[in-house]
Order: sequence, then structure tokens, then C-alpha cells
Amino acid sequence: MNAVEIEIAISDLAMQSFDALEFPYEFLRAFGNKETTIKKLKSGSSNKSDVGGVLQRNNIHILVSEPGKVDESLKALHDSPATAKNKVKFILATDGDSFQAEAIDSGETVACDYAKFPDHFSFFLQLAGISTVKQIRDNAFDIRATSRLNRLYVELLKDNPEWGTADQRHEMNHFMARLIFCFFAEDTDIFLGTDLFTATIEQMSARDSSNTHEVISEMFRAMNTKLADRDGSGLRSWANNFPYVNGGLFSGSTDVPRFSKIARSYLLHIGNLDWTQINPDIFGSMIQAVADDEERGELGMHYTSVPNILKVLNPLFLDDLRKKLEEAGDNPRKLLNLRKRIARIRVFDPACGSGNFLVIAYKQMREIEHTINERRGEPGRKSDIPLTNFRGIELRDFSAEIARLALIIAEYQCDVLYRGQREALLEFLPLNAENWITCGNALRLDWLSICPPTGTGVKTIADDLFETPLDQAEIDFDNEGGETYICGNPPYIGTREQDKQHKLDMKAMFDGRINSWKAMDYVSGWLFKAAEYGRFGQVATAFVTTNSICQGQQVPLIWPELFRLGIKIDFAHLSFKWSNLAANNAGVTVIIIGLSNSNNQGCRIYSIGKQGELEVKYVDCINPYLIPGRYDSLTAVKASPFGLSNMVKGNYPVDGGNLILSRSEKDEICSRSQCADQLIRPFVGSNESISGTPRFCLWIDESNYELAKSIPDVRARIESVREMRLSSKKVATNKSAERPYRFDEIRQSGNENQIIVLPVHSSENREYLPVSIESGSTIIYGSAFALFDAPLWNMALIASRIHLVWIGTVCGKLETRYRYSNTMGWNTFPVPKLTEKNKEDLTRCAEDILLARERHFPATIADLYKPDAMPDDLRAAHERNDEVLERIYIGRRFRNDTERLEKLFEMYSKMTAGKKGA
DNA sequence: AATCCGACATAAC
DNA sequence: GTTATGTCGGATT
Repeated sequence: MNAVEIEIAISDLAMQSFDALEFPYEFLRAFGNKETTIKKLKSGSSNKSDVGGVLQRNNIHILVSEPGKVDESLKALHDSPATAKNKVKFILATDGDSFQAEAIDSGETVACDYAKFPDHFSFFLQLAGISTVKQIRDNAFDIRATSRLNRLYVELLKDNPEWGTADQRHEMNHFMARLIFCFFAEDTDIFLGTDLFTATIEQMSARDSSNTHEVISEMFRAMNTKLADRDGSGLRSWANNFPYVNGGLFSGSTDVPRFSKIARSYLLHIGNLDWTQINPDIFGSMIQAVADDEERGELGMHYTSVPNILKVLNPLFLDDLRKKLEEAGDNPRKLLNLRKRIARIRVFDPACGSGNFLVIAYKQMREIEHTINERRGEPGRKSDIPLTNFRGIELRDFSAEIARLALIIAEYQCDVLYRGQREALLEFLPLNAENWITCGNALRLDWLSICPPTGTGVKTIADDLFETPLDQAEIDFDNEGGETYICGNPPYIGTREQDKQHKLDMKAMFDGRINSWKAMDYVSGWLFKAAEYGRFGQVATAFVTTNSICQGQQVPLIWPELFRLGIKIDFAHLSFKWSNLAANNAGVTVIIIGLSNSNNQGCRIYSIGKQGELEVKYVDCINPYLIPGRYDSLTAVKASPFGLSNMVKGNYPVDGGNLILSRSEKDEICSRSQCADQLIRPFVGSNESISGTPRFCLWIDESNYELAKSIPDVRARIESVREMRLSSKKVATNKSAERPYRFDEIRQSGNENQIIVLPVHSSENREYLPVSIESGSTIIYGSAFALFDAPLWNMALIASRIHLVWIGTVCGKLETRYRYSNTMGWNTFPVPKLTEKNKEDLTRCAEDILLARERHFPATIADLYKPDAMPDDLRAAHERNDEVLERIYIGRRFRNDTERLEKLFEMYSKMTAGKKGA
């Protein structure tokens, strides 16, 4: 269960009449406990309570008390030996009237009326195993509001199906945005009178809900009518209490969907929440799921955490503003200039979703401006930062509506915080009519027209600006457009995940410009749009993107062309897992890249340290692999120009598992027909080579096909392969159904003597790549690369530290795991010309590694290469191998990986330069 | 004909 | 239910 589902379950529980016997179990159910767990507790078999309550080990101890004795019950729970013994996290006592609970570790307590306990649901979230407790607890309101709005949304669509059609979706979304605004406004005195909106609905609409839509519509009409125009507008007197709001929010149709009784009660229920607690940054990203059919299942889970957003905004420009603030000290003139600079900064998120990057940026800038105003002795001064400087593009209609609303709310909240409620109210209404969030496809829109950099003759605003006479500086500022910062988290869609429309977007951008654009991630469109935009002003960009655009295949496609546009990588945040509110948080691995056309010196590489702290490395420049240095991006090649043996991918069965046998399957077949033995070979892919589990395969060709057909078990399997291949969508696979007894793609003769095997994917935690040797009779699976009958010194290279570093840098990755590639990693691997002596030495090294492994038989590669548990003799053999190999490169060991990469890229560049010359 | 990828997939602990 | 670590098929070149 996710946080939203829990909130719903708890709210439901609190609304039911209190059942003293069932309450503990219902409570546990609400937190997602399974029926079997509840059953065990009920039967007493797992209930450890010693005070007559319900105790779930490691979780909670609940006691339903006599009426009026909740204090005593909580104390009994607290003092209970069972509570301590069973490592209980929470104790809870209630009599159905009042409710008390305590978190044992923190000592935090909750005491409230029973009916109100859902307000504290986040207090207990640990019970559901939700790890990001802090984030949720801080945003409990947003989750509750989201879940309630979602229920209303679904209910309304049920009663008004036509509002869910493509034609009217926009109206529906707009309606929801209006509602949210009204809830916020009635709780923040923007509407005069307590709960004016909700109360008016409650009073003016019939209990049977029949005219709810008319009442709401009339209020909307009021909010779209200027006070001056109200005479003669025929507004009902109760609607006349509402102010003129508009700003686009209440213009257009004031149609309202019809409300069922349930929908009406949901609506009133939502109105009773305390909307002053809304976090526009968090709320927006949650609520966008309300209107999104696809996302509804994972409601509230697409939360972009504030720390992650700051990972983008801080290095992009906020750090610099704060530095300038610090440098300005109390100097009024410097502070004034900084304020003027801030007022001209535009923040542009071309994939803004519900606007959380914009909202956070706005709030941070307001905070800095506030400090300036305080230091200048102007506290409470009206802000110079126009909301119109925060622009966005968003594809989804509802998100675009919410983004705009979120910014409006953020502005109001900042005004309250820095200027006081009175001032904030005075200037809030009517809303500004300009729309700064464009709903559309960012890759098809002209960014310059959506966020025009005013004044193109922009000079760099240098530090010494602050030293020039005041009036001079002011003139300069007036003539300049100021800075634009592009930021956001645009969608990543891998080449195979893109649908037709995505491909068309990509084609429109890249066809005729980048040859293999089809292999690029969809997100690269944003990078190019930003790079082009950056030519028209003082612009810097930072996006969260999938890490794959800085790895392997995509690097030579994307980056040379970006560099040609004058782009440079100012900063980068290395791979980290994107996290959201989901309980099991698989997510995706991302990087952050900061780009600009400027010549700013000093680049920064951020990463997350071992303790989870932010680490920064200052370097001269950053290359597309996100390592320091000006290295080329390299392209795949078919064969090694350095004289390495040919490395090929293993064989692909494309058999639906029918040609593959476990040991027991093999034994079974062989026991039924002995001659099947001749058709079966050991089968080794990456998993088998690393973990040592044996597998086998049917290896049949024309010469023994007749034999194969005569064995019923084998015959049946061949028939299954035929069917499986015929049912494939791929034409080539259909064709290979003609020979179903063979692997689909065969890369080895089956008559080899010795095979060097190397898994395609392997853990990044090992110190060396898990290369191994298999006997010639083995069939290699496509999940591994193979060198057939190659000299053993090849293995010495693969097993070296320097090779691992190269692979980790230039190849693709699976999340953060190594993903080996023959064309990008092996064939490009620069090796000095090896003498016969070198090859002999390296062969010896490889043999020593194999011997060391042999001594630990039957330990597998997985056992032997555990990060902290490598046997000493094996480690020593690898050390010797590295020593011998690195001496061949530079006559000594390398000092570190940076030095290794420098040498390798230098050799690679020389090699490619030589080729071009020839 | 062969490669490289996955807002991943899933077995193992 | 975290944690660890690699499937599998096919679009693309």
C-alpha cells in the first residue's frame, strides 16, 4: 500500500462507528497487513500482548481501554514488559472517544479526539514499511488532499462521463484547478469570511445535491465579474460576497459537472481540510496524478523531492546568488544591485509538470531577496521578483493548470511570510491575467517565443560591475536582458520505448543532422533545444536526465553535435537513484548536467559520498563521460586496431527456453534415452560463469537432426521452438522456425578448444571484471562475450584494473552496473604494441590468476570476487598482473584511475588521429 | 548479420 | 520487502 491508500483506509476507519473488539485489527489492516497476519493475531498465536491488547512484534502494541481510561491504558502499554521485549515501535490506546499514541524511539506523542486521528496518519507510516518517512511526514497534508481530490475526481467522472472525454478533459481539469484555488482562498482570508466557499455550498445547495453545480457555477461567475460590472449582472446576493479573481482562472465557461450526494459530501470533506498547510512544490507533483489515468494507480508517487530539485538549482545559479549575497555583506549599493539582478532572472522549465522546479526556484529567490531587504533596512518591502519571470512548458493540461496555481499560491505564501498577511492580501486579487505556463509539446514549440530573452545584446554581468558607479551600473542593467536559467526534469524515453509520436518529434529535430538519431533518448531533444536557445542570450541550463546519455552508444551521437553548438558542460552530478514516495522504490538512475555557452572557468563534478553527503570536485573541464578532461567521445569499431583477438557475443537460442536444460532436465532426458547425451552440451552465459550453476543446451545440426527427431523428449522441445518462432512478430525469427532444432544466431562452430568468457552485465562492486575460461565443448549464451581459441594474454588484459576502468568509462551501463561491449570497449581499448616477451609475461599472469582460483575450488567467481573477501593469493595474482601490464604502458604502476584514463584517452586520440591522416 | 538498450526485471536473501 | 545483480527480444544499423 502506498501512503495515499493508507490515508484513505484510515479516514474510512475513523468515520465508521467505533468497534472496540475490531479496532486493533482494522487499524492494522489500514496499514496494509495481510489477512493471514490479522488471523494469527486474532487467534492469539502471534499476539504477544501482556495487557489484554494486540501486540504485533516489531511494530505496534494496541489497547482498547475502558471509556475515559485512555491515559491509564497508554501508561500500561508503556510499562508493559512485552512492549520492550518485542521491540514495539508504537503504542496506541483509545476508547473510541479519545486517542493517544506514542512512538517509542522518539518519544513523540499524539493525543486527540478519536475522530481526528487520521490527521496524524503520517505519524504511523513506519508501520507500512515506507522508508522515506520524513518526506511524507513533512507533507502529510498534501497526501491527504491528493487522496481526497482523487476520490472526488473519480466520483465526478462516474456521474458525468462526458466530462472525461478528450473534448472536455480540459474543462474538467480547469474545474479542479478552480476548486483547489477556492479551498486555498477560503482558508487564507483571500475570501472574506470563514470557509466562505465550502459554507456557501453547504448552505445554498440542496442536501440531495441536485443543484450543487448551479451554486458552484454562480460563485465562479462572481469571481469572473469585476466589482464595477456587478450591478445588473444578476448575481445572487450570496455569490456577491466573492471577490473578482479571474486572471484566466475563472474566465471562459463556468459550467460545472453535476454532483451526486457522495460527490457533494466529498467536496465538503475536502473543504474541511486546512489548506493553509499546502506545499505548492510538493502538492503539485502529487496532484498531477489525479487527472492522469496512467498515473492514478501509483497516485502520489511521482514526487520530486526538494533536495533533488536543489541538486539542479543550487549549482545552476542559487549558489552563485548566495555567494554574491555573502560578498555584498551590508553594503547597500551592492545589495541593491544584487536585488536588481535577481529581479531580472528568468527561470524556464520546458518540462515543468506541475511546476515544482519553478516554485522552488521562486521561493529560494524570494528568501534571498528578503535577506537583502532586511540588510538594507527595508523589511516587508514589496517583492521585485515578477512571477512572470518563471515560465514553463507542459504537455499535460491538468499539470499546466496546477503549475500556474502552484506559483500563485507560492507567491501569496511568500508575501505572507516576508511581508505579512495584510500586505499579501492587499495585492493578491485580481490575479494577473498573463499565462506563463504554456501547454504544449516542448520539442515542437519555439522556446524563444515562450520565454523571450529580452534584449539580445547581453553583456556578461561581471563581478566588477558592483565596483562601477551606481548610475552606470543601473544603466547597464536597464539595457540588458538579464539571465535566463533553463532547468527541469524532462521525460526520458529510451530508443525502444519511444512510440510513434515520440519518434516523429525526434525526427523533426534530428533528421538530416545526426545520422543515428533513432538511437538517442527522447530527453536529448531538450538538451538540443536548450543549446539552441542559449545562443540568444545569457543562458545556462541544468536538467535531470537518464545517465545513459553520457554512456556508450549515445555519447558519440549527442555530444559532438552539442559541442558544435558551442555548448560546454559547466557541472555534472554523477549517477544517483531517483527516489520518490513509492514504498518499493525501483526508479531509475539519473545524472544532472549543467550546460552553457559561456567560457566560465571552473567546472564542478558533484557526487554522493559514502555517508550520503554531497561531494564536489573542481576541475578544468568535463567531458561527455562526465570525467575531468577534454577527451573525445569514441565510436564503436568492428575490430581492434591494437592487435587484440576477435571478441564475439555468444549464441542466441530464441527458443522460448526449449533448447535450454537444467541439470535435472538433462538427467531426465538422458535416463529415458541414453543417446540424447550426444546432443547435449554445457551451456554458459553470464550467470553460469559468475555463479557457477550448471546449465545445458540441445546443440543440434543437420548431421544429427535425424537422431534428435527419434528422441521424443527432444522432438517435443523442437516442436515447441518452431511454434514459438512462428508466433513471433519478427520476420527473421519466423524464418528461423524452418530450422527449429538450431539456435537462431550461431557464433561458434562447437569444435573449439578453449573459450575465454566474459559476462555482458556484471556488478560494479567487484574489483575486477569476472572473466573466466571454459572448455571447448561449451556453448556460450548471448548474455556473455567470448574469445574462441584466443591466446591467454587476452585474458590478462580483461582481468586488469586498467581495463575495468576503461570499460566503466566508455561503455554503456545498466543502471550503475558494467555493461561490456566488444565494439565500444574491447576494440577501442588502447594497448601498447606487445612484444613476444610481453605476451609471455601476461600469459603467465593469466595462468597465475586461474591457478589461484583453482586453489579455492569449488568457490565460484561470485564467491572469490566479493568486494571485501577476495582471497589474498588471488588478489596477489591480480596485483602482479596489473604490475606487469602497467609497466608495459608506462614503465611503472599508475598512481590512480585518473592517470590510467588520461593515458588511455591519449593513446586513443593518437590512434584515431593517425587514421585520419592516413 | 550483429549490437545495445531497458523512468527495468526478478531471483535471492 | 529490501537487496543484489543480470533476462530477453527486437529495433536499428
